[in-house]
Amino acid sequence: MASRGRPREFDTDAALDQAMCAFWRHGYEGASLRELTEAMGISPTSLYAAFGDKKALFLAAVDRYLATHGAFTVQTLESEPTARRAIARLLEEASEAYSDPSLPGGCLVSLNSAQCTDRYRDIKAALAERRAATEAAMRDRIARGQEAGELRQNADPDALAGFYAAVMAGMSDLARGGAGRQKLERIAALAMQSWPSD
Amino acid sequence: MASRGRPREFDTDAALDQAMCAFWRHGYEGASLRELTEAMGISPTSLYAAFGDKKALFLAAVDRYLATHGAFTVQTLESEPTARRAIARLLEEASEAYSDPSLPGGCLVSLNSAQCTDRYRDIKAALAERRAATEAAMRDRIARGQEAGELRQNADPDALAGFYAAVMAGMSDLARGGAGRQKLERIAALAMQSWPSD
DNA sequence: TTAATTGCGGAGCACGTGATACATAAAAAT
DNA sequence: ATTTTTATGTATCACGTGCTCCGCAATTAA
Repeated sequence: MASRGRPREFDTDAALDQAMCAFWRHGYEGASLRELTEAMGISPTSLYAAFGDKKALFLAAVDRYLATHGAFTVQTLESEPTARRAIARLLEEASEAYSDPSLPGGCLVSLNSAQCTDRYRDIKAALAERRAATEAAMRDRIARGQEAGELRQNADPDALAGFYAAVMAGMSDLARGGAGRQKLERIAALAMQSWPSD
Repeated sequence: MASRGRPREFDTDAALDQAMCAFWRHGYEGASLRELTEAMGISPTSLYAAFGDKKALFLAAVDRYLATHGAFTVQTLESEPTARRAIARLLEEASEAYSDPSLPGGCLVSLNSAQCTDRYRDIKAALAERRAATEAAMRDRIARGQEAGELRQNADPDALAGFYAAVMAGMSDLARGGAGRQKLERIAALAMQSWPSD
């Protein structure tokens, strides 16, 4: 490659990670340029040159989140043999991830989806898209299990996916309010009681 | 009474209702003084004279909300004969209230609890308090039902209250994202499948 | 009628926001 | 060596924020 001008003095990915944490902790509007630049260890000029503007930086941070801390959703859905076990482990993984004491609580996407003001509709829309994708993945996994004969025929994969999406959103919300892993795991266990028997 | 000086030219309660709607729609930080004063139809001076500052106005709006749109929680818990029916109707009422098209979606307390930045910890604390009170009311109602022999002895009222609190938070979150009454009712119905049988 | 008290509207304050202009530094290309 | 290209740091910009000062209006008390 050997780009032309003066090379960057900071690691783009590392800076993005720091920005992700700031957005995770304070939300899109709550994370000020000052907080972002201090966390990333660079000046506003460098930030704008490398990432565009605050909005683009946020969207990049969301993608980064989905590829790291938020990747367990898709992974879990694909790595379990039955739909029931997939959803159950999804909730267990969420209990652990959302309550990790070394990280901001809850889910970045879910939180910002609720936090973000109507003033930034494009961001809200982008977040709603990611969230809908997760719910769709859950629905598809459940429908696949139903086709395999795991669920009774009159079960409704769409309704089930909506329910477990709501539970996960609620877990994220409570985690942000300080709920610990044990509390989240109890919620997850109870939610699995709603799984259609037979 | 006949107060001394010049009388108010606006209705305090009506103005508070408008402020409540603005906070409900845009959140504490998202509702600017400009939006508030325009919605209330008064000048900043009148607002500060009548309510103190933005923080006090918000807390008054929250109390107003709990006494009106949010009153169904406590009322429902007390007006049903069994714990199970109380929780079931609580979720049904929430489905209707959270998706009312003529109002901002979701629950004011739950939303602001997630929206509000760490910058305003006192407000977060006040909201967490109200939210904890609702969860405690649910736990007490369930425990009362258990003492009356409605639930089996090894059921855990605390865990159940936490679960249904999470479901309601998730419903509020999804409602804000545009989920309609039907979707919320399906979530509510599925959540009741987790109620301990016998 | 006069004084005292309270509410009102407009102008404006200090401050923090997202974003940028400018001069300089460091690398590759010629 | 010189030019070109890109990155960096400082010092800001215009704007929106929560909030208040001040002069005036409307009411009661004396």
